[in-house]
This record gives sequence, structure tokens and C-alpha cells, in this order.
Amino acid sequence: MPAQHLFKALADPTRREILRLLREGSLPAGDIAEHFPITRASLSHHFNLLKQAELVRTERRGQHIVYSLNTSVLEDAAGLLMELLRPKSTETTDES
Amino acid sequence: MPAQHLFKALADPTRREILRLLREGSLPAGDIAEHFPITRASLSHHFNLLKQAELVRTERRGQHIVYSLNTSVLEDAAGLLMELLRPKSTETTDES
DNA sequence: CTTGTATTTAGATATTTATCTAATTATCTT
DNA sequence: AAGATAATTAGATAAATATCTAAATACAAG
Repeated sequence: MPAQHLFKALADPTRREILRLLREGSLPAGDIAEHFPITRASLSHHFNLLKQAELVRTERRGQHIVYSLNTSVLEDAAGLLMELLRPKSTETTDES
Repeated sequence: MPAQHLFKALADPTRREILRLLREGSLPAGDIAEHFPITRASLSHHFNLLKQAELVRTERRGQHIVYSLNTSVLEDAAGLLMELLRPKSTETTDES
């Protein structure tokens, strides 16, 4: 689990808002785009970072590309933060 | 709770490593500095961002400034991620 | 097989960020 | 008060990042 990609991806408000939208269910890129004042090209850039962090998955459906949340990676992220909350024992080797 | 500052602060590997050091207990800036290959000035910059996010607190002790972890904010951060994992109901208004 | 729609990629630009060196501030010690 | 030590701030710079427009790719429908 590359913590660096993960936290970098979470650092941007637009990307966090994308994740928030996907909580309710999968959405095609175009539907996501309607919620933001930036271009689709810019959103594609954000999608790339989210995919790199494996926070989202994609599936092509016809001419649409449908994005969905990868909840397990979000759990991992929360877990990484919790690890910072005490027991050095529970340490996992990690280049972050 | 300004999510933006929080996630920005967590996005940098050096800062996460600082937090990891502080898990074991408070440390003066100088002791922290020994763990890193960068200048103390650069570390000061990281300290500023961590303080802005309220992830650390400081206390002057003589000529030393002692840093310690603010665990409750780390818990908040983990909580924000968990909120992304389902119930839109549990939503809290947040400009992030 | 051409036209239209959805999405991404390429390339450019302005802003932000991590880092450095040098200077400053704060405290301690003698 | 003067000098030494700890830490921060100021100012500069190189690298990373978010954004844009324009071009490219992928699929669907006539």
C-alpha cells in the first residue's frame, strides 16, 4: 500500500469531493463533472490520481466510463492514521 | 475542523514521519531534526504546517521547543475518512 | 463509414510547495 | 552584558501541481 499516493490523492478538496459523491454509488465521469466548475480535462487529471491511489476503480460501459469507490483503500487510509495513535509495536514496514 | 489544512499536512512523507516519531512521546525540535537529512529551517516549515493543522502542539522549555502529538486531531482525520465510507446521513457541513 | 458524444492525453502556464542559505529572535551561561 | 546554543523567519529557487485549450481516442448510431 503506497501511503504516499494515498495521502497525496486525499490532499485535494476536489478529489475528496469526488469521493464523497461516489459514496452514494458509481457514477460516469460526465455526471461527476456536472458537480464541478472545472473542465473535464482537469477532472480527468484528478481521476488519474485517484486511480493511482486505488481509491477508485473504473469500468467502461458503452461510451461512458463509470467510476466507483474502492472502500477498502479508504479503510486502509483510516487505519494508517490510527496507527499513528500509539503502539509502535503494531508497526508495519512502509516507505511513506 | 479545517479538513484542508489537515489533509495537506498529512500529504508530506516528512511530516508523517515526524508524527510517527512523536507517537513515542514529546521531542524538542533538535531531536526531531536528527532523524532527517534536511535543514532545521526546512523542518521548521514542516512544523508550521503541522501546527496549522493542529496535529502537533508546542511548549517552550528553556531554550528548547518541545513538540507533541495532538492525538485528537489525528482521530478526527481518521473519522473524516471513515465518513467517506457510507452513510451520507452522518454528514457534517464542511467546506473541504 | 461518417458523424456525434464521452473521455482522456498533450502541451502550456500560473500557483504552490519543499528546500536552501543567511539573518533574526529567544534563552541560557558565565 | 557577551557569547553560545536552539529555533524560527526571510528571501530565493527548483520542482510539483491544478488548471486551461486543443487534439486524440473510443464507442455508438445512423
